[in-house]
Amino acid sequence: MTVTLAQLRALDAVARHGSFSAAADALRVSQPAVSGTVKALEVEVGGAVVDRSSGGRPVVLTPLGHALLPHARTALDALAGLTAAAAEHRGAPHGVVRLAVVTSVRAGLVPQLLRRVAEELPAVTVELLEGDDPEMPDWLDAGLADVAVLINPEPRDLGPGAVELPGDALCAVVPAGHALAARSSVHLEELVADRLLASGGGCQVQLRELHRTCGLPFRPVAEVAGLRSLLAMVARGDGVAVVPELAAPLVPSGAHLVPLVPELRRRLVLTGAPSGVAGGSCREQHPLVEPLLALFRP
Amino acid sequence: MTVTLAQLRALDAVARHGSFSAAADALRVSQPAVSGTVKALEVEVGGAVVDRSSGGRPVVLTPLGHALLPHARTALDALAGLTAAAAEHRGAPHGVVRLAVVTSVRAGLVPQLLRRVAEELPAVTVELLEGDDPEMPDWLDAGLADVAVLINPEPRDLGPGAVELPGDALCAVVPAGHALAARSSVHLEELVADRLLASGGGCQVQLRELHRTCGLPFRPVAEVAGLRSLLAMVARGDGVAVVPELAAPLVPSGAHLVPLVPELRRRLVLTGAPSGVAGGSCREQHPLVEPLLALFRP
DNA sequence: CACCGTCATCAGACAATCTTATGGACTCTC
DNA sequence: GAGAGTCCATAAGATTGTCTGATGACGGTG
Repeated sequence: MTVTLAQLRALDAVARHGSFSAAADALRVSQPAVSGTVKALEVEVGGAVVDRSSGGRPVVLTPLGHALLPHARTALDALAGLTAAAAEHRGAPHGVVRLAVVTSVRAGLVPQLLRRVAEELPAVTVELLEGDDPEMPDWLDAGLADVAVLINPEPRDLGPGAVELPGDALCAVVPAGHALAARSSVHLEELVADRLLASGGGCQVQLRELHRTCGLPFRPVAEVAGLRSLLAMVARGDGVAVVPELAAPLVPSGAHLVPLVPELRRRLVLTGAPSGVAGGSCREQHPLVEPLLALFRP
Repeated sequence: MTVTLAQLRALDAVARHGSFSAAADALRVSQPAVSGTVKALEVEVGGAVVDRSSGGRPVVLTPLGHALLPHARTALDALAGLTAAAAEHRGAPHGVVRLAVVTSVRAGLVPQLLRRVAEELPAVTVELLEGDDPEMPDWLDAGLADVAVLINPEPRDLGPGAVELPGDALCAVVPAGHALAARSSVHLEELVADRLLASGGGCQVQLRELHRTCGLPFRPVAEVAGLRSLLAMVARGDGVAVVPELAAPLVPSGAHLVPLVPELRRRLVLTGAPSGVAGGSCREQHPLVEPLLALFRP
């Protein structure tokens, strides 16, 4: 009958994620729904919009799809602008806020956070910054980010009204065929017998600490920078590793996540920049920080 | 849940037409549908968008509504752009074509024409020009319009592939309380006994001709320029008149349309500019004219 | 004072869409 | 080269949402 918003969103999502399944996941609907919606759009415009015969994974848009995409995005942007204008008009918080997180939080927690923000603060746009844990407080201090999710933070790094988020635990990650893959839990001791790959990120210090308390030597065969690379190596059978529970969405098929004992939990705290004098200047807190924190306050 | 295209269209239509009923009519849905849709939008944005307590007829947008309207229009325009791009991509006709018509045709015929064009040629935008019948051929010749609906046209004014549209008949129009108002038909003879107001437009010549063939004197008490003014005068009780059947949508409450005998039909012909040398230059026919004519060819 | 036009509300019916479950096609791995 | 896994398409069922038609309340008008 006519082009619908759902069709526009589907087109955008498929173009953005390169697959129907991923698009469905992003849109929080089932894959057949995306299939049907895209098909409806193609009937509507009288031609194929995505090329399914791409062989390789990333589905690619047809020339027609590429011609249509900018229009679709314009419409969707206008819609977002409308809701933002509405929120602004009724005095609701609005604007852009920069959120700094580490990779694992980005993968396992941020999607839920963003969904919540989109629902409750529709006029707020969150800009994501991904970095390493140690530099988060510096980003806040320097004003490079407005809020951050800190891991096991020092009290002096917390801003006013900081919110404790549900913490996560460290997990073992082993190749799919590994003897430990089917286990419901793995003791650290069983892990050190294998080729242990150490992450270069923030959880290495915790892992080292865990070894010490267990009286085990911390002897990784390699140190890998980047959670994704680490997981890829495990999936390839290069060894085993310990990663945060939140990294679950990043684990490729070929690797399995197994709870680790003794359990070591990480505290996750959502906070703005610490108040007070910073570098000689007393900055104002970003106006969106408090509404954002309030959203996740228990 | 989220803002809908229907809501955007409703907002635009209400803003454009100044009433829920008119908007419903323009959108081809029932009035309660518009009511509900606008209400849904107001729930969505968290505030009223139209001011119902305006007392006077034209419903007015609230400040919130005015803030939202441009976004809504942007989204709708983008959508139109998308369908146009799609049509263009598959080689369908697209672009802008200027259509010249007289007031009555504009009111009684053009809406259907536009609806048909929007359905069949979604990438074609029709620009409307309203004028008097005698000047139509000149507009075509001068290139001020690309197509026109001519009334009882001379053969030399017709372009290639001109299409005969269903003609319309002249009708009497009388005040609501008039003795003839309830009649199923009125003879011209009964009309001349009353205060006859003559339109200044194209149908005056036909009316004069009709009088001659009936052997009746043509003695209007006034000559009114503009179909709308003429109808308003009749509604006010200033007299009776003869207008084309197509003017029906323009008849205000307070006046009634009654078929006239003897019936005098007008031929309506949709045509582009006559081909051949015009003013020394041999113009190309506008590329959209033929697709447009083809749409209405029997 | 009565009438007309406008918008809101209501109950019922229809239509559209989503979800779960399943099949076919392809690629990557062993 | 065979198997496994992934991806997209299809089918049937259920749910949700929206539209229509009728009716009521309000204000303006002759």
